Amino acid sequence: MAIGERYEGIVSAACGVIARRGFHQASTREIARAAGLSLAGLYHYVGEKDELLFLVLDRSLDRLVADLDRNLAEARTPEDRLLALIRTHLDFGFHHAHALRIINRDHELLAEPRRSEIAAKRQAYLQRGLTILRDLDPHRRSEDELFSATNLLLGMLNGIATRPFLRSLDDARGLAAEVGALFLYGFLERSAGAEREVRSAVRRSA
Amino acid sequence: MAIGERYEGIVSAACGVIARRGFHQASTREIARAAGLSLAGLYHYVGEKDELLFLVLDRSLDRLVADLDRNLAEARTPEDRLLALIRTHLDFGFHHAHALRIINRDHELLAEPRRSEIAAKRQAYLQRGLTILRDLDPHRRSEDELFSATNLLLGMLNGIATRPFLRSLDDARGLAAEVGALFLYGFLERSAGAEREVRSAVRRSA
DNA sequence: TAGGGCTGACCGAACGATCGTTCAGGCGGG
DNA sequence: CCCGCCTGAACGATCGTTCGGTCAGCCCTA
Repeated sequence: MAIGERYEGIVSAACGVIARRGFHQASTREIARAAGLSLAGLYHYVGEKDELLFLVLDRSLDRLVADLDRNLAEARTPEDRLLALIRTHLDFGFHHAHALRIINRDHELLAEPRRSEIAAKRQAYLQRGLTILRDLDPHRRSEDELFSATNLLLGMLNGIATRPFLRSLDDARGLAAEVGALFLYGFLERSAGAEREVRSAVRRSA
Repeated sequence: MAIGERYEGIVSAACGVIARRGFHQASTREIARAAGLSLAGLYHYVGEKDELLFLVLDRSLDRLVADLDRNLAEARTPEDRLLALIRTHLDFGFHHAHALRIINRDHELLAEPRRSEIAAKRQAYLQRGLTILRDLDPHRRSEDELFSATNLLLGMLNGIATRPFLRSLDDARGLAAEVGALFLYGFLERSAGAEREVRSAVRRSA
């Protein structure tokens, strides 16, 4: 067995166990068993339990951002860039469901300074979304509004990507088209008057 | 102290501790301390730790659905009903941030049969959203598409309601207007041709 | 009305299990 | 012989849960 192979096996075993049980419920003994090692053997490669979570998060976020950048490079219009983000996210959710689940559920459980390092990578991903929406925005929205909109978009994506909606890659692509159409139209086509109307309806029903 | 008062104090103490630490990291000792009881005193009122999570989830979901039904009763058009759902969810997120966090993060951690009982209440809430969207839909979407759209909507709402975006009730109302305008327009106004175009763009970039 | 017994509220202390982590040592190839 | 790879066994801490006991208040009867 090659030298790094064990290490990769440990990371992917940790990913599976943590995703299924949650970080604090995933014992180091179970991760070691899943990796085909004894408990002490696992600690030969890893310093502490936190490092396992960090490894999973770090590698997954690197891969997610790399996927996004690769897909963004091919997109020429702002619309295409938004669709590339959506497709990247849902594809990632299909191919790495465990990793995405951990990214969304367990990212706050790290201790410093690893927590900040992961938060920065999450922030970098969100920043790409925010930039895309700013380029796309025909309404001169404020940064706060763009930030909200970015979180709305990512919330939509995580809401469906985390749950077992994606049974096939075609499902992911179909859902990407749905999300793209829905969000794009809502984001682009609403008129200022229409939003005022909705806003007053919200206030009226209070 | 009235008889039920202690019980309410225990439930709200559990809500606070579980929201902040996560269910499995929230020890019964810490919950007892937050409730002003000894550990054994807590177990005088509660059979097991699972029951604490169940109590928080059960009461919170009951309140959320009741809020929704109350606000839906005043809404007359399908649009108003959608806006009522959005406003209810964000208001709940503002007033009961701890509870909403637990609903979204810890709802799978219960053992049977309590898990199924809570799942049914979550399902009832989602079902109301699905019914609203079906009444609103001008495109004769399939049940699967409506189900996806409902989850997209709730994903958006949870994405912003769980995080500390809602600093004031006005924030919640403003965000409700934003979400309402964005989702309503995306859901209503897209044309079938436009979605085909988006779909082919997604496929093209694959 | 005095007093004995019952009940619910609550506590200190401990139970066994499991947790993350460590350590001394065996084993096999250079 | 040495050095990575790996193990069994144990460490102390913390977990959920239980047990025996205290104390105040209420009911019942003499």
